[in-house]
Amino acid sequence: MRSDAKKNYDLLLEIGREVVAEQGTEASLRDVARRAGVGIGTLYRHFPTREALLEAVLREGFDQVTVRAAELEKSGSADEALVSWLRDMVALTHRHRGLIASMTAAIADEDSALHASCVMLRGSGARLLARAQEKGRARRDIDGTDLLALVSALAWLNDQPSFAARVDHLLDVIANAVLAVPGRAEV
Amino acid sequence: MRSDAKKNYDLLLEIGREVVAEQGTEASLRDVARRAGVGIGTLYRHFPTREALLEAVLREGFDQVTVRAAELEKSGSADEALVSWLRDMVALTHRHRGLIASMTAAIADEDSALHASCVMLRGSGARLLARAQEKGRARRDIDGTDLLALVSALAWLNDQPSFAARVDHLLDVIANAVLAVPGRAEV
DNA sequence: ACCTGAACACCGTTCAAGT
DNA sequence: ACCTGAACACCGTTCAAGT
Repeated sequence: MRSDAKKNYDLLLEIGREVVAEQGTEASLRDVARRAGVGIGTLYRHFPTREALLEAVLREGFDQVTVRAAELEKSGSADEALVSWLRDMVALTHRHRGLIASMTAAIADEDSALHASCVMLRGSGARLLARAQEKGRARRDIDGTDLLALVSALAWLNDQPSFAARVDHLLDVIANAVLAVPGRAEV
Repeated sequence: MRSDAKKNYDLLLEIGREVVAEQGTEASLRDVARRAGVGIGTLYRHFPTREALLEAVLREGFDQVTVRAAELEKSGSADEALVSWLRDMVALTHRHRGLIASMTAAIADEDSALHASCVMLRGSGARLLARAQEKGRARRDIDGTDLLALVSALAWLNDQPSFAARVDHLLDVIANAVLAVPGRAEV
């Protein structure tokens, strides 16, 4: 990459971070280019799709959760680890309005620049769930996709001003549902 | 209302129904006017906001669920009634893509033409929940807003192609969580 | 009283022309 | 190799001018 191009790439990423933080994942791409003082075509050259820009903006956050999840897999308590992952996912998606909708769309679209990251995250959750199930700490009739659906639903609620305040409580309710197995006491 | 105006109103409502069914609640209003063969200003005259059009389109559906809920309040089993209401709400919102997002926004916006309907629906659910709680059939640490949040989350999952197939199952999981009270057997 | 559609201020996306 | 921005095809919304 030519050094002037590299400069534009870095600038667009920085401004992209800013604008997505303000306006969410449906932010105006024109606005990103405008604020970066760059032609709209330059933005499209470096980030051919909205998802490509989002992927670059969210790269670090995805990686952090993935690393955390790998640690959680080795932790002592399989059920606590699972609940921690739920909280991590809700916190991650809460950083940007609309992110959970973008991620949910990306799971169904193999061509999306966000697809691989979302599949990874689903895998992390699935492993934590499987471990909890093996240890008899989680109900066995749900799988990794169900778990992702539940955490996505909570993340979506977190995006809605009328429900955001309830999410902590509802996460407990849902965590209890996932962890409820016959013979286990109510938390 | 003049008879020519009445004609336009009815036509716009009919076409509105059609277009919202096809494109969801974020449908192009221009497209509605175009298909109705009417100036865009005429649409805005009869339906000053998108929500006003949606309210007219959804009026019947809202009323049906409200009537059903009133019947459910008198039914024998408080917990089964509550689960039936959850299913009714998910079915109602599933009829139009984006509807749950519109309704969730309307709950927070007193000026929305959808506000009153959404508050009514929340009230129906809250009464069914309260009854189940009084009979010791539902956990006591959630209220009507929590219940609406949970059913809205399920409705949102139903709007996502990657999760829609799981919603029946996840409704069971969540219903179990709501109905789970100490001393109650797993279903 | 009601209808019309141009006008305004935005989008996303592409691509010919420039450096 | 890269950048630019006009061009195209859309929006939502308002409002002066017409019937």
